Amino acid sequence: MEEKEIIRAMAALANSVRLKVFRALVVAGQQGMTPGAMAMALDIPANTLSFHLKELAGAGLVTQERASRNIIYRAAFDHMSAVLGYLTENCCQGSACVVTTVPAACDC
Amino acid sequence: MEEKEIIRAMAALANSVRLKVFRALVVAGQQGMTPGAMAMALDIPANTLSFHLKELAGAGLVTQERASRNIIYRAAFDHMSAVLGYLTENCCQGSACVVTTVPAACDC
DNA sequence: TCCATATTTCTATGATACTGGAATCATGGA
DNA sequence: TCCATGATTCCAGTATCATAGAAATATGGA
Repeated sequence: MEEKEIIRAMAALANSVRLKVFRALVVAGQQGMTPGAMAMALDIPANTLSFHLKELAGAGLVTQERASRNIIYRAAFDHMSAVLGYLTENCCQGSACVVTTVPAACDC
Repeated sequence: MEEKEIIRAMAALANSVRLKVFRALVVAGQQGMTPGAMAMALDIPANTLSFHLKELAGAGLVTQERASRNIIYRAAFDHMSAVLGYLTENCCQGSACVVTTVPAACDC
């Protein structure tokens, strides 16, 4: 995993709209959500939401799949997990840490 | 943990200099590093580094302690852990996830 | 007290990002 | 084909952030 990728992911989550959207998708899980549903639930203008979804997708934090007239967005748990792992890599000069494992991968 | 705090932490890590600094502090562990050592190791002008350290400290990601003429910076593992946990809270509509635990707290 | 070193603050400039109105594109049904 | 709905792109104004030179502040030793 490269630094640029990590920065992209962090920057993506460093915004109120995107953080809310991402968390909503995390909660939604495998089922995902459409932009329409998100715009409704979070009270965000459609174009603004679209801008942020593009940002999240570019960062690899969400995936999209067309389903007829709708597009379903889902949180990309595996990518998220890889990003978080990067932050504590080689922790404490390689000594055994209390918690060394990487978190939050989800297969639901 | 509030949204503002998370955003602050994410924004702090969404920068090349700060990400490098934070990772260096993660590797350094309990021992920490001084700005001088970081400036040297990462080849960053002292004032620029100071600006970014302030940002990281404001985000709660690093702590500082004066030791004579130097100031020792350390990664704030507990805060980091809390931030990461927020991202996957209430994951997948509360169903049991493959990995539900929160990561990367370190007691070294 | 005076000096050297470590670190931070001040400041200006340039770059990048957020927002939402209007227009556009895509899909499926009548 | 035509229309309605879902979603994205275009655009412009505004705000926020990154960088580094120069100056200022702390600390400890001579």
